[in-house]
Amino acid sequence: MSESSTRPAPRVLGVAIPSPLRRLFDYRPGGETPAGGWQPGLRVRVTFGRRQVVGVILECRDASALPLETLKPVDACLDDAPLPDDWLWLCRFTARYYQHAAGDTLHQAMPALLRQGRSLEARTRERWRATPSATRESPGLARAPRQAELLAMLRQHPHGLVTQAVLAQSFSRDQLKALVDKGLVERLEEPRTATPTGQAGPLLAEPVLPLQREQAAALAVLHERLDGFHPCLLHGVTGSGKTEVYLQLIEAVVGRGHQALVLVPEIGLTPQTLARFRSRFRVPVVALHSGLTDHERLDAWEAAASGRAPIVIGTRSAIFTPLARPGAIIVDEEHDGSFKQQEGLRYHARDLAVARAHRHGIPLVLGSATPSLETLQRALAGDYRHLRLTQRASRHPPARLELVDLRGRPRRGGLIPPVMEAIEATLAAGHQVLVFINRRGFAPTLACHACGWMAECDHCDARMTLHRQPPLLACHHCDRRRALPDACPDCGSADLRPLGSGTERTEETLAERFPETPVHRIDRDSTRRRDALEQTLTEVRRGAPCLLVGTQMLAKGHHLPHVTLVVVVNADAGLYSSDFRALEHSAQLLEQVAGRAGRAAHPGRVLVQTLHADDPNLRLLAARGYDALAERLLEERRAAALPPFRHLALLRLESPREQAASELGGRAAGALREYLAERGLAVDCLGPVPAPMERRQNRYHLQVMLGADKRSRLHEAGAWLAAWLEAEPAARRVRWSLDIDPQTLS
DNA sequence: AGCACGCCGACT
DNA sequence: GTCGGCGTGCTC
Repeated sequence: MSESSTRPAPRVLGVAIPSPLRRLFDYRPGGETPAGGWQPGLRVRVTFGRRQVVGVILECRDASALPLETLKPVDACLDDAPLPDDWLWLCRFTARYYQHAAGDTLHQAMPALLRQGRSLEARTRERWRATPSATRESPGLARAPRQAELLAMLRQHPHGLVTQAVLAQSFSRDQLKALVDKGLVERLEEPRTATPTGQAGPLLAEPVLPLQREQAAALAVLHERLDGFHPCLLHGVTGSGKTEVYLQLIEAVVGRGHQALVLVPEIGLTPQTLARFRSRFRVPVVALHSGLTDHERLDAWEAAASGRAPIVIGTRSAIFTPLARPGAIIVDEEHDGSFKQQEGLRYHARDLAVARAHRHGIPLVLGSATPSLETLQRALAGDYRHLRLTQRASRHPPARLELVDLRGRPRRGGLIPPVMEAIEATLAAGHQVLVFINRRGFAPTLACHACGWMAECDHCDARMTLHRQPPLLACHHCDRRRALPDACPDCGSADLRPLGSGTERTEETLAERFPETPVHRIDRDSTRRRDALEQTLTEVRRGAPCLLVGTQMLAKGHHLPHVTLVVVVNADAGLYSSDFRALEHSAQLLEQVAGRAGRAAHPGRVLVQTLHADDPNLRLLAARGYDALAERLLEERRAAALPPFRHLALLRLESPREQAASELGGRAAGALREYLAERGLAVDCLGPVPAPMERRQNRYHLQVMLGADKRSRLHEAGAWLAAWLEAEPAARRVRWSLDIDPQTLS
């Protein structure tokens, strides 16, 4: 601020505009000069083309490639002070690393209200007050008892209550809105005064849990390394107490007056997880979840940026939360696929966490029972400290996978007789059974027994899934739905039968076979209603014998202490896939599923049905666990020159017209090869080749793969390719994106 | 990406 | 006669 008087006023502002264009746009300073002078990080409202947009100043210069008099002045500066420095750095790093337009990156990383130009300083907060006309017996509330209660509560507070106070009494926003609509309550907006943290006295609200020897050792290592960039892999089997290590690390970080940022997978931010964090600490835990309103999100952002929020926990996008006093970053289940954004700005939150921790010079903890091969390799190479937790709190060794050969055995609902018997015995012993099946719906497809016809989607190269509730054919790759045909469209035969099993069919079979036992199905279809999953799980945790049938949703995180038998209906999906990561992901999933078994008093069994019981990888996983398989896979990756021993980037092209995509792909790849040869740049360029499942939603998908053993070379090639495409007129008629470090090749 | 301009088809 | 389809061009 003191330099503001000495900082010379720039003549040109390089502004990042929310658009896919990978360049800055130059404007002249205009409107009122901000108190601290023009500087990078200030948001400005500018006229861009014919519309008004919110941009961010990234450069202050005295010259432009364009004549100064042709530049438009900015219409207004929207901030008193620049947006947080660490946040700006991260956005610019992200844009550069992922070859994405800076303006779009900044835009996506900003809370919605900041994108819309709302001022950070003049934030308001809502207050709700009963109107004078609202009397005891207000009409229209006779059949709305909760609204009547809410109104009664508000009437006791003549100045009204803030939203948070209302919600804390478990009233809802909808109930407030209903009362406002009836004219019984009014909504007031008042300036927000920062609530001071004012935390004095003990940090902990409850005592820490006693640690096992390995946990204590890991924590001791972390405690010694609170200063400086210290990346480490907390490699702990399911149930070994990683969370308790996180909690005690956070205690140390917050105790020194710093902030901790915790990233969890998409489905990991459950009320249970949050409750565990919130009940431990006396300081606020800010959770960034999808249920927040725009106002709440901005508040959380501001609280983190100002340092008032000591603990921030959130999913992928939470990596873009600014921190005033960063002290540690924790990424739980670091191998989880949801950390990678799969469209638009294709960033990986775990990788950005590494970059960010490095930049801040703070410790980074990547936690997993089944670390990604990328992270594991770095730990084995000594780049990351490798902290292992091998002991489970329950003292039972992790359940081993028992392979069950499917060949030549009759299946009902996907399950063969010996497995059915094991389920029966488990239920008879008063325990619970989890049946894991990787396909939702009734059956993967509908087939004609007379001619072999199968129901296919008109818009995708895929079979349509048969559903029973409601009965229809649905494509899981687009939103196409069709009524069930009465007869085969090819030969007219009426002998149409479901082929294979999905969750609905297995549920039905089990319900028939075990009529006395409740069967809970858990998949995207059954849990569409909010809280449906939590309700079912609460019921299951009561412990009565039951059957759980579900997809991946069930595999991760949830504590199911009464499950002692886990059945995997088919383990073969990832075994012979063209995607080089399929086996890694499959093994992670199997290990996670197995981790659901026998967490309480009883040891568990995991039965894995497979048509490939002799497969060496599957046998290694069953006999010696994920770590052993992961080491073998790493050797294979090294030999095949694949990640993490080589760096990849994927140019994805898609168009309704196949020719447009393949022509552009061919010309882009050709131009790139020429450039690589000219520069003598050691980068491979493969393709264009059709993507797996070339036609999706009636669009053709192609890809060009780049590979390099040095990141800098890959980066140079990618940057050149993006620039070439942006300058290419034909590229405007084809949707394209550059995926750096692609997670899947499909 | 937006958003305009512009040039051809089926409607009141 | 015009409403509207999406090709093409531009954004400091």
